[in-house]
Amino acid sequence: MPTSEVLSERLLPWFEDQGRGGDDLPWRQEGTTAWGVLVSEVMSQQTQVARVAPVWERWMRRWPTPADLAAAPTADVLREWDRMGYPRRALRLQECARIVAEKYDGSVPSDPAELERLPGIGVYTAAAVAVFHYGARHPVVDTNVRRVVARLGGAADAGTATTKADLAATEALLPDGAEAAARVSVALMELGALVCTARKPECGVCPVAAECGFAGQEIPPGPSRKRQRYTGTNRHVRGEVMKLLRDADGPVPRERIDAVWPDSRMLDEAISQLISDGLVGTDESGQFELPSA
DNA sequence: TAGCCGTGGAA
DNA sequence: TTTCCAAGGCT
Repeated sequence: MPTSEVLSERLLPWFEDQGRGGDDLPWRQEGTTAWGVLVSEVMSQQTQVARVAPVWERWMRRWPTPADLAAAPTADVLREWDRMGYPRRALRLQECARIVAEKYDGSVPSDPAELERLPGIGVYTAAAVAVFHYGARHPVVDTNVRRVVARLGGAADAGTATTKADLAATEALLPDGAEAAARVSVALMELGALVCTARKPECGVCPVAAECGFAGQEIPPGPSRKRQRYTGTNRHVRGEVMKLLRDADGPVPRERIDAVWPDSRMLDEAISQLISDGLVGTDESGQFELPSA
């Protein structure tokens, strides 16, 4: 495990030269608002940044401010979210927009603890906004950073998320200055995304291999964590229903929903969940549609 | 706290 | 083709 000084010495030059540089992502452009950064981070939760980028650009053009998103019809929001997955994130983001617009007069909080109180904003996203937009000195721990830090300490991979321990371990690697600390955080994420990957780490090109407890070792075979199946699950059914409603012009009768899944019991369950989640509404005749509010 | 919440790119 | 898993959050 390197000291914070050594880590910065090795990592930052690598980041300048080899990393994505940090300026190819549209939300990294100079002048992106705090709200724009927040939106990008929520969209990037469990969705690859390459798929997020085009959606983010359309989204921010259409709804530049929290007030704009707050005022939008939820059906429009869900259609613009398109197929990024986990559409409840879109709902939470709109709710977040309402709170920022009303309670915070349209300006995104800068304090991580305050950000965490917003819907859909957890420890990672709060830290990301506070650090990447506001320049706070604070650890930013995503799945990449957890893995990199775990490997520096000699483990093959990070275990179950233990937020406090992860934050402390990462904090210890940050340099004193806030600006340098922020760069180290982005660089750690980049290192995990590009070099210290989950399945095939490239220790040969890693700038901190010499200080790494795991460098050169083999990843044990098999999944690092228990994997959730998708095909045939409730999530799958929900996804099919949402796709149908996104693509529909207007309210849809139950018969058309029945056509997307053979098991009507699963369909019943999924539909009532979606309604309860606020992702699906019904019109006066009992047909189904994206939420009208 | 472990399981749930979508979708698709990459190998 | 199948499997893995992705800039996580919520309960």
